[in-house]
Amino acid sequence: MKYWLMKSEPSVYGIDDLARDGVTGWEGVRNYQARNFMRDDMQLGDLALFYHSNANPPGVAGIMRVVREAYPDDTAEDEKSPYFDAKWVAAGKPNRWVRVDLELVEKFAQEVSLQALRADTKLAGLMVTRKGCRLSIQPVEKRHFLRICKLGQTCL
DNA sequence: GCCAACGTTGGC
DNA sequence: GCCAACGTTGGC
Repeated sequence: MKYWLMKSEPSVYGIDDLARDGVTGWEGVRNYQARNFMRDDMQLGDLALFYHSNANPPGVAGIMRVVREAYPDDTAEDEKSPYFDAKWVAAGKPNRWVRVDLELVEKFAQEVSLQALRADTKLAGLMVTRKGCRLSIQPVEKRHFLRICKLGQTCL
């Protein structure tokens, strides 16, 4: 069992959208490193922190679980999608992007802000607290994951 | 809106 | 293969 952090802008898709949907396909990841984590390392049952980026304030809003392992992200081949991989498709190359399906486990009673993550000495070294870190899917150490759950006042 | 970080693209 | 230009991410 592995632990992850996954970013999404709440103005695009936030935790309340996931609460409404129950399960969602994590589409639109267009970065090789993030894709490789999904494709190679993410397994059924893994838990992930739902991180709100570009938010006021940015922070962790809850917990998700992987309910389907990596499969093709067909938004890359959909010209109507904002995630359409136009140049790649025009070149006749096969779809290179994948997504996983996630279900909501719990929305935190209290969102844990980036500021709070940085202020917690037990979270030293957490990737998302590093200045300028743009990776949208990140592995998280178990002890860090559990600590963040505690800060979010969940019973997990 | 600004800007730092950093990934991608394309000329050579 | 180098590297400058450009585009995107994301905090502030």
